[in-house]
Amino acid sequence: MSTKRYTIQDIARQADVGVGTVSRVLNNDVSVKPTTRSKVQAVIQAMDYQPSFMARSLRTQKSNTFGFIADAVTTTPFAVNLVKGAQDAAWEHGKLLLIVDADNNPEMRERALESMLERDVEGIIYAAMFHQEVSLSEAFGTVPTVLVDCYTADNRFTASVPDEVQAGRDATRELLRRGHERVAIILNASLESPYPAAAGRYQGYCEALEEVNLQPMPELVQIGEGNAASAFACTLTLMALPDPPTAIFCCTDRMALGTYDALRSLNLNIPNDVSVIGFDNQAVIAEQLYPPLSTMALPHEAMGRWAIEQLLEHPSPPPTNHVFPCPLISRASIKILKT
Amino acid sequence: MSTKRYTIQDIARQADVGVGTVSRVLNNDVSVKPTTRSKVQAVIQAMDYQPSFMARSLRTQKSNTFGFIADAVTTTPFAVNLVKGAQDAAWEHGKLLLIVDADNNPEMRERALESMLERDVEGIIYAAMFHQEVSLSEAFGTVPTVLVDCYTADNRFTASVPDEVQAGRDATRELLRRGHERVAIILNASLESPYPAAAGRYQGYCEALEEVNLQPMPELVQIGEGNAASAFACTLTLMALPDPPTAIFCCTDRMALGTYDALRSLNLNIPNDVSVIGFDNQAVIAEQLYPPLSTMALPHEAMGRWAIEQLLEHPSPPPTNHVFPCPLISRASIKILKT
DNA sequence: TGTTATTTTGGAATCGATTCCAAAATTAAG
DNA sequence: CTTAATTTTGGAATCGATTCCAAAATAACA
Repeated sequence: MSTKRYTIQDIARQADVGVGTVSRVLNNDVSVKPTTRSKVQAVIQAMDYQPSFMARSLRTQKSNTFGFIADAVTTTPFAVNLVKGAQDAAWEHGKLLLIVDADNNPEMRERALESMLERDVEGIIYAAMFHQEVSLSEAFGTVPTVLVDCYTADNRFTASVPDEVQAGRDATRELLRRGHERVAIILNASLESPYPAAAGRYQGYCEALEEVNLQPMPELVQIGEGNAASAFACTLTLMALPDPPTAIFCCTDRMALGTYDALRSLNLNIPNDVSVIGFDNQAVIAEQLYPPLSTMALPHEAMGRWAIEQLLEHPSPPPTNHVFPCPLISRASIKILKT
Repeated sequence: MSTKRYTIQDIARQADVGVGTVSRVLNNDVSVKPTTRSKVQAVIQAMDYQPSFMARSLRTQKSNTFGFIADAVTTTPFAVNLVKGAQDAAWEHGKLLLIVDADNNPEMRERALESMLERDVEGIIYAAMFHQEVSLSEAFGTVPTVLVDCYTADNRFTASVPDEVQAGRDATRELLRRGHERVAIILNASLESPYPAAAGRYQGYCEALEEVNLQPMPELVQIGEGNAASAFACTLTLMALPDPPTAIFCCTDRMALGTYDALRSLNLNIPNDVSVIGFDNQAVIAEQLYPPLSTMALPHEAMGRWAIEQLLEHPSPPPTNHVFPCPLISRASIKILKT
């Protein structure tokens, strides 16, 4: 049904001016007389003319498009906010995003980059779906690139990552300032794992304890695997301690789910018998659990936005690592012993 | 650092042939002599030449790009598979996706469409994040459009939606064939709600019961609100019945979470005392709950793929509504009374 | 009013590919 | 060894915008 689209020539002819003038009107060039401007605009309106993006891009060498390469969104749906932040920021500046999920496949990743370069994207965002080190081919150096939720060993790109230490510290502080003294932590991976989350959060945990002159007790730190089942087991052993914790910091919301189950199986009430704090602010869990789970939120949306904004300030600044704070989302899973 | 990109002219000069010949090599035209072909290809290789997508699109009037307009992905993260299906299918055909989430804002939706038309997308996918009726402006008629997980009242587009009735039927059948006879259903909305899911699933439920000569018992059908809290309450009233159900069909996994909580609070074991089946196959819940939740999966990925495939078969066929079956994902929340 | 300075305009050249047509090269036929 | 038929090639025209430059129109000034 689509009636053939008009070109700038059609408009020029109809308005009885030159193509140059139409172009100037389109681009709000000041050097066009008000009367002709409105004449041209009238014609543009009347004919419902829309300039061809392709032609414009070819001539100006600007695609008004960014590439967004993501790895494995699917496995971590709560990270969609990453995409959302980037998309919204881009949209506000009249840019669109070419998005491809490379599914953690290095080859696909390279081909995605190629397709995007072919299309003259003005920049690339490479986003991991959880905080990790990544290694990117040389090809990524040929266009402004910013990393989200990840970094490379050589630090050649500007990157943004969540502040795991601060998050661990704040989560623990929250428990401490509510009057809890025996606070346990269930890590989502071993401290030697290649993922920075576990080690960072643990460090924050220790720092917060030290602030109030407490030592991290070995029996209170458990190593889980990020899933509910592992946390279930960890919680059981924690509560079997001679002097069990009154509060548990679970390093993922999924683990908090397991902890909830374990506590209930022991007929313990949350938060009256044991307080719990999670990590990720994964709506499906944190909001739906009973009682609703207090948790640390990952700054996904903020990092996505920031990445686009970096790209927009084109003249690539020296590669820096930006660290984003994780806010505490307070719900009902923490008992207030003192204020 | 990006060294200037070569043009087809550069290649032609270097290979000592005309631009036409280079173009023919690029497009695998048969009419080029093997010896010149390899000569040209060598130069292309050596200079790492990549044709400009913009120039090519302008000339051929083909953008190799589809638009994907989504509404409110954010609120329903498990629907990302919709995007994933579309993206993968597009990728396999050398196409890329321009994705924008219009956030349920009709104005933004229109502007997104405009931006996409400007860029000469070859088709548009409009995806709702849960099954619903939508209304789209006339502008959508100007380019091949296919709807995913939604439909318009006037049925002017080809659309794909999940088969709610089949899903409701299969979920209930599963419970029945395991030997359960008093099976309750907790709907995710009232039957009069504008969302087809509740009514469809309920109809399937009734059909399955009728197949084995059972009547739907009014006291066994509860109206929830899709969230855990409402299902918690519903479950309590179900179990307080003189003759409580031995199986509960929860129309969302989030509600199943509430049902789990309620049953545990009554010291009832799943699945030994009560069996539960969910809906959505939302990994965070279904896989992490204990015991893992049997549930109906929404065919998100399949619908996304299908949409792209429809678009690829360009000559738009008459608008049809395609209904996608929802598979049963069997886990451990159903007790087998008989086989 | 005649000059000069300034504002506004038209249109050719350009971006980098594809495509078409006529010319050149090659092959086949006589 | 011609001539005709066929294959291969070069390059101009084209897609639809922007941009630059010179020309035309207008304004300013004496």
